[in-house]
Amino acid sequence: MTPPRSEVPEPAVRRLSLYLRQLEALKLKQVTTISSRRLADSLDLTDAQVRKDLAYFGQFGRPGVGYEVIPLITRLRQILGTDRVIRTILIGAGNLGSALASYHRFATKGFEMVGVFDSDPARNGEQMGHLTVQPMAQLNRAVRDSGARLAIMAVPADAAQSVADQLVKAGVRGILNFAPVRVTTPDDVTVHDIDMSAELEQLSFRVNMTDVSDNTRSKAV
Amino acid sequence: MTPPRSEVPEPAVRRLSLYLRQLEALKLKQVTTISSRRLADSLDLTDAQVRKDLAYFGQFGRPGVGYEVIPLITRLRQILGTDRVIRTILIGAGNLGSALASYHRFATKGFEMVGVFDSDPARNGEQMGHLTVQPMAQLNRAVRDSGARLAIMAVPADAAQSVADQLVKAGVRGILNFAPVRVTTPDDVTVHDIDMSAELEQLSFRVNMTDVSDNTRSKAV
DNA sequence: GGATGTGAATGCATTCACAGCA
DNA sequence: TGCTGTGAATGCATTCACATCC
Repeated sequence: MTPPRSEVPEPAVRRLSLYLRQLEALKLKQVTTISSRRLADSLDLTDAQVRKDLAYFGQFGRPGVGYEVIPLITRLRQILGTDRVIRTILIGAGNLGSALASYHRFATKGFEMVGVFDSDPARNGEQMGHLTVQPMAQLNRAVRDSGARLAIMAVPADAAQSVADQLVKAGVRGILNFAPVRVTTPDDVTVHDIDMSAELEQLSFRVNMTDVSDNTRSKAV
Repeated sequence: MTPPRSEVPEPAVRRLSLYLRQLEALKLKQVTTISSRRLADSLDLTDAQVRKDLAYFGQFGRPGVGYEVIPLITRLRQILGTDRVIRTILIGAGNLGSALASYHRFATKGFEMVGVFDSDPARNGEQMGHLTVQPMAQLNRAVRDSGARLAIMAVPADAAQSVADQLVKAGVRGILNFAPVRVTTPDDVTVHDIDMSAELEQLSFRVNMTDVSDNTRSKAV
């Protein structure tokens, strides 16, 4: 199932998550049906874009009516693969790691945290949510036993590649990487990077831009 | 200064942060000069892309030689606006918020955290790093006094719009939003979203895709 | 010889605009 | 009439390829 008709643009897939988020909000508000126009407006997109994105995956709108909220949610979850529980492990029990371990939203989105690991022996045994921090040596067995397919890496930059290698060896299929380095993996292991500092830099750039075009800022070196 | 010649593609600006990160690593390794080719290879990009991205902002390479690491770092920081300290406040002192408050890398990138705020009175007064959690009522004055131009929002989805409104009123120019909702702001206030669950969903999608094309997975509904 | 900077060509993603259906 | 689904047109970003310079 979930046969993307031809090739799906990557930005379209990214927007699927947005649609799903919005639809879940609509469901809570008891809205049963939504048009591409109104869905688009609420997300600052165009109606054509919404329709095209969804159409990559099939036809689930009704002309003259729109999209039914609940069936569309179901379908989007199927497409994203979150209609089943996705077991996920976390590497790195530092500040960020422990925040992520208790980020409840992951669970509501279909991700179940099944293990936390840290190379620092001082942290082994520590309790994090309902989980106990384990040493890296346990990684292989834990991944196999739990069937975890995704991992979140919240480790220092200089540890990231080595951790990624271990994750690959353990059989993980996707890595959400918070470390500010690119890691190399085989083609069948997907990595997504979240670089929080880089995001702040982008903001800084934009803020400067608007300042400059406003002529608000004098021309310093 | 920093006059982007004509219009700069947004993806190019995003890559600037990557280049800067890589160049800083090269500087530590005492590398003085780098070609677009080698910089590109280390980031999985093409040499032409690196050259074009940089060329949007001027000509700082030397034909036959490449780019000088240190001057290019300086220039990129100017472009991104992080050559000066950027004062930043944090809203939300929950799990994620406190992890961000102690995320040391922000400081090394030029961002100085100058205040932490939370609407929950129970958290006011709590110590977070070198800062004390303040009530939202202090926001206006704190932003004005500190000159903070950026804010990081680590608040629940249902609080996000209201917090954003307060930030705008206080004079913040850019918001890094971790809450899983779109917030509306005036045109001169930039918002960047980080939706961690959405990133996991993307991973999930990709992992399913590779599984499917491998015919590893049977066709369940 | 080795590398940059950049117009021209290509390749994608978005938007348009409309046929067709409820 | 209202709205979807989708080819065709447009608009951007990436890549090519080469003149230019160290």
